[in-house]
Amino acid sequence: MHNLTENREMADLLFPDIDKKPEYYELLYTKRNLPEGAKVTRFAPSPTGYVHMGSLYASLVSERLAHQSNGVFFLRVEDTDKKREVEGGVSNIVRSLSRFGINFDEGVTDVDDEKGSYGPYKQSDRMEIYKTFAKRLVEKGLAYPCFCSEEDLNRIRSEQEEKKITPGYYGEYAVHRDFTLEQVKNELSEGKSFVLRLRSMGSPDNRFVFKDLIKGDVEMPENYQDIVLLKSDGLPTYHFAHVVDDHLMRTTHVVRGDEWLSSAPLHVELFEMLEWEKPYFAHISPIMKIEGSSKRKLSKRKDPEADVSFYHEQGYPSISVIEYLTNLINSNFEEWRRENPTEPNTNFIIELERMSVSGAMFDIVKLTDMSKDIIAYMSGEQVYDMSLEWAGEYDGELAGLLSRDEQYAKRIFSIDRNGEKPRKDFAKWLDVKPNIFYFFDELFDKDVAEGYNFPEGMSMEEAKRLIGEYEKVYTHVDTKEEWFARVKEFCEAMGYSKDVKTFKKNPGTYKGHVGDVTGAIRVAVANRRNTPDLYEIMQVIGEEKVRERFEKVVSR
RNA sequence: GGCCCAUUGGUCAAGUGGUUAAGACACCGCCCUUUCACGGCGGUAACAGGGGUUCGAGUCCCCUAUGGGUCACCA
Repeated sequence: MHNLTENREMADLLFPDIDKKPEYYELLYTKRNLPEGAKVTRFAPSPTGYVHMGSLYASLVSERLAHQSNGVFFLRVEDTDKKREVEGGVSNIVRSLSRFGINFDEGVTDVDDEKGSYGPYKQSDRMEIYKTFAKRLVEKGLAYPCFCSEEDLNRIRSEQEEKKITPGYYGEYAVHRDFTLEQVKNELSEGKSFVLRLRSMGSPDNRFVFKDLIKGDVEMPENYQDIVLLKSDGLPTYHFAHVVDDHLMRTTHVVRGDEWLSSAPLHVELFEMLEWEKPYFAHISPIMKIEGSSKRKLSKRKDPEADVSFYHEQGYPSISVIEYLTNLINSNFEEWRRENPTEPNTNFIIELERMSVSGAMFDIVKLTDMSKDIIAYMSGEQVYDMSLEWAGEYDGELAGLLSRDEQYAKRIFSIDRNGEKPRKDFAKWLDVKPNIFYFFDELFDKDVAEGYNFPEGMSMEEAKRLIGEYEKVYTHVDTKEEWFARVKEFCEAMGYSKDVKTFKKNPGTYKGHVGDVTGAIRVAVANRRNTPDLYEIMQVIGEEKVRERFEKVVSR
C-alpha cells in the first residue's frame, strides 16, 4: 500500500485536468427538500431506443413509487457504451413511455434537452464528475490504474479456468494493484492507456446481509474483485456511474432488474468507500415467457411482444397495458379495480413488499381480457376517437372510412355500448375493422364477393327464399319490439318456430327456429353470424342499404 | 462450475404454524338470450420430492430436483 503523498501524486498524474473537489459537487447537488417519505426514483436506460416490456414494467414501478409519495421521478440516460447507442434512441424512449402515461419530472427530455437541477442527466456529459470522484478514490488509495491489455486479461482468465478457480481480477492476479508510482509513470511514458480499477477491500470469506425491498434479506459474500471503474476511453462503467449518479441525484430508491442483484455487493462496497448513504434497493424479477415446457426471459430477439411498440402497433390502449402490468406488480389490483371501477389506476397504491419474488409469466390472453373490459366501458365517442387515431397511423383505409361520416361512425361504435352489459368485442384497435366492416359498402361487397356465410345447414336456396319473403314484411320504422314481434310472426309463416325452446321440444315439426331466421337476416346484412344487436345495425345502416343487401342475396 | 434467487391448479396469484388452500384469466357444463358475445350459476384443477422441528407445516430448518439470474474495459 502506498502512502498518502504518493497517492496524491498518483491522482494528479492520472487526472491532471481535474481541479474540482468532490465537495464542490456535494454542495452543488444538495439534499432534496421533499416531504417526509417522498421517494426519488429514476429510469436509467441506455439509448438504444428500444423499450422492452421489462423496462416499461420497471419504470412503471419507479414512477408510481415516486408519484404516489409526492417524490421525484427522473430519466437518466446511460450512454457510456458508445457501441450501443442508436440515433434517435433517446427521443424514442421518451415518446414510448409518455404514450403509456409515464412522465418524468426531471432529466433528459430529448436528444440535447433536459430539465431539472441535478443534471446533467446524460452520463456522457458527466465525465468531469466521475473523474473527480475517481481521483478522490485514488488519493485515498482505493483505486489504481491497470495497464493490462485484452490479451493479458484473457491469459489470466484461461489460467484461472485451468486451475478451476474463480475468474477475475483480484488477489495475485491483480498484477497492477501494487504498482509503484514509478512503475505507473513508466507505463504512462510508454504511451500505454489504462483503466482505473477499484482496490477492493472485501473478501469472499466475509458474508453480509443485503437488504432488498422485494427479495428480502439476502446473504452474500462481499465483493473482492478489483472491477473497472473507468474504462480506457475514460467513460465510467455502469457500476461506478450508478453509484456516483444515484448519490448526486439523491435517488432514494433504486428499482432495477434482478440481474443486478449479484453485483449489489460491489455497489455496496463503492457506496461505503465513498462514505455515502446507500439508497434502498428493489430488484424486480424479469417478465418471463413460456416456450414449450420451459420458462425464459421475454426476449427482444425472439418475441415481438417484448417490444412495447408492439402494443401501439396492435392498438392496445396504453391503459390496458398499464393495468395489466399494475396487476403483475401487485395482484390485489384486480380486486381494487372491481371496487373502484371508475378511478384512475394511479390512485391504486403499489407496495414493493407485495411484489412477486419470482418472475411472472407474460400472459397476453389475460392482457387481452383486461383490455376488452377497459374498452367495453369507454363511450362510443371515446372508442371512435381512439380507433381513428390508431387508424391514422396504421390503417389508412379505416381512417378514411371513419372520418368520411363522423356521425355515422359514432353511431356504429355506440351500438350495444351504453348499457349495463356492454359488448366486449374489441381488445385492441386492430380488432375494429373486422368487426365493423359491414357498415361500409365497399368493404361489405368485397367480403361478400367471396361468398355468403349462412348458418350451418342452411342452403343458399333456403336463404334466398327467407330473405326474399322477409324483404316483403320488413318495416324499417318499426320499434325494436315491433320489429321482433314481426320477425316471430314471419318465422311461423315460414315454417320456423318463434322461439328456441319450442323447436327443441319438437324439432321434427319445424325447419328450424327463430335463431336460424335471424341468422339468415344477419348474414344478409352483415355476412357475419355474430354481430351486435341486429335491429340496431339495420337502423344505423339505413333502410335503403338494408334493402339493397336483401336484394343482393335474392339475385345471387 | 462458483455465488445468488425461486418453486401453490395451464397462467397470474392470496396465504406469514391450525383455512373445506381465496380470487382472476383460460377451459368445461348449465341458465339467460333473436345468433355470437355479455351476464349469472356451477365444475375440473395446485402447495416439486424427501427428510426433520412441532400437538399441528404450503407456511420454519436441511437435502435433492427443476427453473432463473450472474460471473466483461455491456448496461
